Amino acid sequence: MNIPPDIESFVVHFGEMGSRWGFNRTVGQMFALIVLTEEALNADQIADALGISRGNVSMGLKELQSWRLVRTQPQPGDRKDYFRPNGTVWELAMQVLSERRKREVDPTLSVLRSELMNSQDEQNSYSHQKMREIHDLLELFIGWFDDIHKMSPENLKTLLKLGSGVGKVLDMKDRLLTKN
Amino acid sequence: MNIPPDIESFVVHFGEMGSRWGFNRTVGQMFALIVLTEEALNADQIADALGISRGNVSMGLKELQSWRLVRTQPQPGDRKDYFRPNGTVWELAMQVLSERRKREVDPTLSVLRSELMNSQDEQNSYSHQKMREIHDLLELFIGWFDDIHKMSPENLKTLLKLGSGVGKVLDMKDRLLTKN
DNA sequence: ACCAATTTTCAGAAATTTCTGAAATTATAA
DNA sequence: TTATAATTTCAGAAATTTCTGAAAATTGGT
Repeated sequence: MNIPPDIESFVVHFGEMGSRWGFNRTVGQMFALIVLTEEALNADQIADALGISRGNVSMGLKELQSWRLVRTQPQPGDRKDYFRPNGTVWELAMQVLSERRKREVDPTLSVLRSELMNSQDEQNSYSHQKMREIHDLLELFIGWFDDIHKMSPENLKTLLKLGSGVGKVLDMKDRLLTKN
Repeated sequence: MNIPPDIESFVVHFGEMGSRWGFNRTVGQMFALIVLTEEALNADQIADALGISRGNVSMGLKELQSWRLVRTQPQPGDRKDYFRPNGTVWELAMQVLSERRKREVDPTLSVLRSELMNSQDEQNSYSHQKMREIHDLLELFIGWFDDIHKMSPENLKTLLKLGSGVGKVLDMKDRLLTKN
């Protein structure tokens, strides 16, 4: 490995974290390296920095592109592909969240939907009831997430800072409206 | 495998999903089975239903208990351990989220904190700046999550249904307050 | 069209994770 | 205390995932 020392520990850590975030160790390291490096990097530079094979880098970059987390940036006078993060840290985080939603939640929802369809008989069975509860919870979550996802980073940050304080604002709204 | 046919496809699916949710196939199947079954189940019943070894069930139950997703329920006249979901579907979902936060976010935040501490020199380097951005984003998220987590299911459901509509409510509050 | 540079692919090797089942441990009851 | 029932442990086997590197495919320039 030949990572700049000031980012080494984070790059290594993010690799270890990798599997928990939905990709493998080297993909995690590659992502961290690209995000923390100001200059666009080509595949050979990445392979050298992380001490992994050229083939592995190629596969990893394909993976990161399928997540829309990196993009290529042409460098004048060089025909190699150079890679950059595909957006700000905020945008990357949102991108990870929606990609994970797509991979972790959507398939389950789709199984539940068809399961709840093909079983008119057992409408009232305990298991049917529980599957409906899970289904409704996932739908609620997805609706919320899609909605939230459209907001500007600024508004979203405000909302996050507010947290459960939103409850108080809702109360206040009611009080003000009934007064008028 | 010897799963009741009306839940088989979901149990199998949740097993396949397992790794994406932070546990392995059999742990995922065990969890789905326990949640969808009305009666408390003992380890032998689980092993038989899923067609896996007794030892594997023991390890899986330990894992599910470490996530606080299942608990034992003593059955009168039987000294085996019987297992039930540790709460409602809603509570289980919240539990999964906070456990994943603990495993996926907290370690990264802690690495970032110490990284940002031990480098007064490079305060202005690009990588330092990016690490701070990531750090601040994670802190914001965690603060929000902790806050949200305290809310009652009822209020939280309302909030989720509202989605980005909260923005409008905030605007309305401002307008009402300045009018008065 | 040809050549050289670059990227991708993929079969097999290496590493990691999961699973089994028999032995060890722990708990309960007589 | 002893016998029996139940659970846990863990070494090695099996399954799965990740990685390498050489060959194949693609790209771009002349």
